Amino acid sequence: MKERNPPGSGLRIRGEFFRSDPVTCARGLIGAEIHWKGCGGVIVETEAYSVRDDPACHTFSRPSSRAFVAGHPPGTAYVYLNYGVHWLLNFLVKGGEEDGFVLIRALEPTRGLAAMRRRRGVEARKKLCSGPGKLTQAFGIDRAQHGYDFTKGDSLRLVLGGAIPRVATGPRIGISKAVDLPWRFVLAGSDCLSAPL
DNA sequence: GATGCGATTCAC
DNA sequence: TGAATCGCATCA
Repeated sequence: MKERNPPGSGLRIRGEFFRSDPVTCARGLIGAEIHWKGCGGVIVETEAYSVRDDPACHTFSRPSSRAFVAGHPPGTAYVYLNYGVHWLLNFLVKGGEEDGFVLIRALEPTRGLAAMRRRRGVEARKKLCSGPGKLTQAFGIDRAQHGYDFTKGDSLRLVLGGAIPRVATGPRIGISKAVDLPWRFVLAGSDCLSAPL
């Protein structure tokens, strides 16, 4: 495989990036890279969750989630346990037109494949990070990262020099409320998605 | 495609 | 104390 985009390359994503609104951030993160614990991956699937008028957002029914929004800067990781089994990674969006979260749903692995395979217990590259619970397991992300400000490090980067990612949009999946909002974003043609769009 | 798994938060 | 929950792996 061709070596590309080592850690530290590309444009660092700063806090201002997360000071707009969840939909803008979710779309804008497609094609960006996450580097963490020696592993790297291109974000190929995200979902937006809005504090305002979005029953599927944690803040809608969870006071602790609203307190988290109030008490942390934009770009902070919001990590929670789903179904008692899987850690899910979100980034806090606040201070702009609309507050909310971006859920990272799938990555295309680029670095640290051996460590990912070790943590995941599977070999196929396409299956290492093709789901929100899979990617946190592959990257070793859990409650220890809840509240960590990812814009303070080199972990989030926009890749320069490549083709502008073609982003497709569809309804969010895995939820029971507000299912009609087209707030799921994917890198068109990626074979590492959690499900077809 | 159906089913078992099982932590955390919040409401009752 | 109980209900609900923003998946995944393992079956068939």
